[in-house]
Amino acid sequence: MSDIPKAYEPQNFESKWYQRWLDNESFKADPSSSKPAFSIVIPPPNVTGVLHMGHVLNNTIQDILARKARMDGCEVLWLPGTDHAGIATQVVVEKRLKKEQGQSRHDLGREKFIEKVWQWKEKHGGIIIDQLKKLGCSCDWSRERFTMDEDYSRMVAETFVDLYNKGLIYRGKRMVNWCPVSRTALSDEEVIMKEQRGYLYYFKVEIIEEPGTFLTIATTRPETIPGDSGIAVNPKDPRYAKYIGKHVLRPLPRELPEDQKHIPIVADEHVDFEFGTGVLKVTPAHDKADFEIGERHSLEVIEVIEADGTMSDAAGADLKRLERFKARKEASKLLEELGLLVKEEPYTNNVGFSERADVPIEPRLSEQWFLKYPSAEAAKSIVDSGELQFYPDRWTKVYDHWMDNLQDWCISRQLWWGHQIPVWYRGDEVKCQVDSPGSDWTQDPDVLDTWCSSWLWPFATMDEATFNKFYPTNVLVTAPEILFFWVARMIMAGLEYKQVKPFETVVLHGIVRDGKGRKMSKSLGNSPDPLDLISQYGADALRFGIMRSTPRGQDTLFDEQNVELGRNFCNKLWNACRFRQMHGGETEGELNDSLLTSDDKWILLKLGQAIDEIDASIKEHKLNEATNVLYRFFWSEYCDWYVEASKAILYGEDEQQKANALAVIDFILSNVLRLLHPFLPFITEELWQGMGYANELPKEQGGFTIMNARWPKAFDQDFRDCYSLDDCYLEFVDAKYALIREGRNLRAEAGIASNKRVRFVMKNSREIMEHDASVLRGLLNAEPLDIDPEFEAPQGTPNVHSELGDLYLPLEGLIDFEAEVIRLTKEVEKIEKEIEKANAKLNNPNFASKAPPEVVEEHRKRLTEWADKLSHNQKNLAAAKAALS
RNA sequence: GCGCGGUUAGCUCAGUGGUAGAGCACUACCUUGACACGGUAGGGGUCGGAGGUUCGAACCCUCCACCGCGCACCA
Repeated sequence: MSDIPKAYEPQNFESKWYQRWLDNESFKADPSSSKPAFSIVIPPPNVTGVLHMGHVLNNTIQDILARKARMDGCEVLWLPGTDHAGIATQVVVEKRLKKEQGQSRHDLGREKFIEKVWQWKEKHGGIIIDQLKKLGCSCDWSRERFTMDEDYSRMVAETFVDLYNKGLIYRGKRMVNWCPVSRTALSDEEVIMKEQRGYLYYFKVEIIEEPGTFLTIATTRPETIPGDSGIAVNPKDPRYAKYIGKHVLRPLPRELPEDQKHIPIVADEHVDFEFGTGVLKVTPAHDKADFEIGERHSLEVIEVIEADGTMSDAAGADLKRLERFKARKEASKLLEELGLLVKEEPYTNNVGFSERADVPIEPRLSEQWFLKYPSAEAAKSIVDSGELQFYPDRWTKVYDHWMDNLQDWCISRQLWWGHQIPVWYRGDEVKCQVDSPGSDWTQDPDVLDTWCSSWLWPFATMDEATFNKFYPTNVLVTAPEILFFWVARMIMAGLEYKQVKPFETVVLHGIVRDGKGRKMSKSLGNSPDPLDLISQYGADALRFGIMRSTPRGQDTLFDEQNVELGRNFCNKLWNACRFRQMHGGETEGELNDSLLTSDDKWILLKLGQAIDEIDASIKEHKLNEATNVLYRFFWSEYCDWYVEASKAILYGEDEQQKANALAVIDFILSNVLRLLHPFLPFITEELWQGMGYANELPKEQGGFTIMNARWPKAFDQDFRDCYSLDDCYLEFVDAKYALIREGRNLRAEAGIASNKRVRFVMKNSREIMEHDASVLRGLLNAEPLDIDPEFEAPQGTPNVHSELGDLYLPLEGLIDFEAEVIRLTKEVEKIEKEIEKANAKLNNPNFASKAPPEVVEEHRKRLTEWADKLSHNQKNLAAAKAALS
């Protein structure tokens, strides 16, 4: 392995291993397996989408869970696929059509247009799938599904028919959220409220029955005045109660004969008399609340805004054909001309925007299909009872709130790309069935909301055998953004159609934001291309970086430095393995308990602790915590301390000891590689194979790929007994390393370069074994290191006091006493502060009487330790001062 | 308006009652036989504010401020 590159170069092996996993169907799930099942369905990305950082986070989490489950011995299904994304995809293709051929979809016709979309899908739909492969995702690609697949589509239609027959689907003319750009209805969830700066227009209207008496009305939408069919006041409002039943003259359209512009003043509780003037204009055709008022008082519905957001003929000659916002300005001008405009006041209000098109939605009366949610009660209680668990748990509350306020779901969309509604018409006859009743029947032109197909995803993607083995899935990993859109609806669909929850747990992770906390978006240009990052740093580095910086359930502030950190980690791992290889010898020799050094036991114990912590973190879905433990164990504990300490043996003479040290190293590394594999699939496979750890294992337990290697087990008592892994070794070695740190500090304070060998003397208070002495010698870069319990140091010799004894740095006349005095003074001050703190507590009689005895004892112990240190340092300080004078 | 998160070192974040932590960044030294994508040592925090509970609060309670998000909404 000596001619392998010094630095980690992931491009040399990532695609190689991925291809090998594919060739050997390592990701393929076998429904007939006797192993316990573990399954995940991917949140299907938009078929025309490209990979962004959010996908990286989402899919890395899923891959970690899938790979971990394989190593736990599960039969794993990670089912991939894509979503047809109705509006988004249709818009993309429409734009392209316009650009390339100057045509609209209407020019082409429905059939031809849909053909175009399919062509687009065939050409671009695979992009994101390939990108997921680059990331290392271990999906069962043989089961890749698309929401417009034939069998999937059939199930969508069958579901519609079933819900229709159950009376849960109905058609009705209702106020819906209308997107004038996409020209389709939207569900409430697709509307985003945004603050908008505008004006509150105050205008007056004359009361017909009392000429000369005017009422002033405040509105943000003067352009809808031609659509007003009433004026509402609160019946309890003393200012206006007397006018109820009378009429006012609606000022617009101007040209309409006056008698056609008389509209009634009605009494309605909805009116808030605190707001504006307490007089409300009622536009039943263009406002949800107004529509309801209109229904209560049988007001006329006058449509003044068309589907495309322009004003209709009914808006009058002045406004018709004007775009709605131009019409607003125009209307205010007209009011002014009529002498009716009282004032315009700047005003900020919330306006619903279309999520996709990012334009204000228009409340609009139209004929749509609605769904009353099925199994809603059960869906709520299954989460409340904890039978279906959200991580983090706080989302349960958000879910509950939504479930408690369910509104019927508007499921029809005036689009062409999607599942066409399986309802057929012939004259007045209506039939709801999957297949056409005959050639003289015409199908409803609308398609279903995309979510009305993807809510079936967890089971509609599975054939019978797959379903029997893998449903319900174990975990769904997604972002809280689609908790209502998708998660809640899947729960309802699963319960309604399979009588079983679709997943055991839902992991809700945050959004990936840029360094300034902004959401990453194409328009801001603040989203790095994950593929660039992969080619620059490697997929493993990207995965590790993003996982390490993602707190559970909180947003991730993405910084490329995190990826660099991942790359550096991989490089460290790479070189740690190179180091092992350089020393040759037998791979994974037997551990010999009689030869284990204190350092060996220490690192084994630390490994055991790390395994426990990692298992616990993964169980709680705190993957960043698991990543941090791996980082700490491998880098700080293994590389910084154990490997450095083991050099005392590896560069020594004792061949038996050497072989044993290598066995320990192999033991640790083979565990580390397995623990890291779910996070870093590529480099761990490369090293697993390269180090020869695969060699003697059965094929299905890591012999062929680390993917199937056994996940490291927490150490049991037998293991600990077998190698005498007593916790006292942790304490001893910790003390040894603490001493080394202090000794190095002495060197640094004395200005001795770390590569310069220098004499240390250890005046030991405990027995120091030859091995421990050589570790001290090595890590202190001491030459020589004298061990002498009787050592009498010349006055003022810098030294540190430790559990194992005192360590002197005799400088033979070169001591900088002035620096020593400064160092020791600082040290003494620090210690005095600590003693003060401990004393303050212990001297408080309440502390002694009320605190638990072990805490009091602990403080006493602490105090003696500090006092011991203090006297030692004071002695040294006095000596240094004496030498100075 | 209601609800949920957050506020700890320059930055990103751990830390649920008992000695304030990590990584990055920073400073100094070091190309020593795995790794400069590295090593060693070091500096740096009145834990958002104010009260309260407690022997003891970053942690528990109350109120407030600011940031983010969700829901609702008065035209």
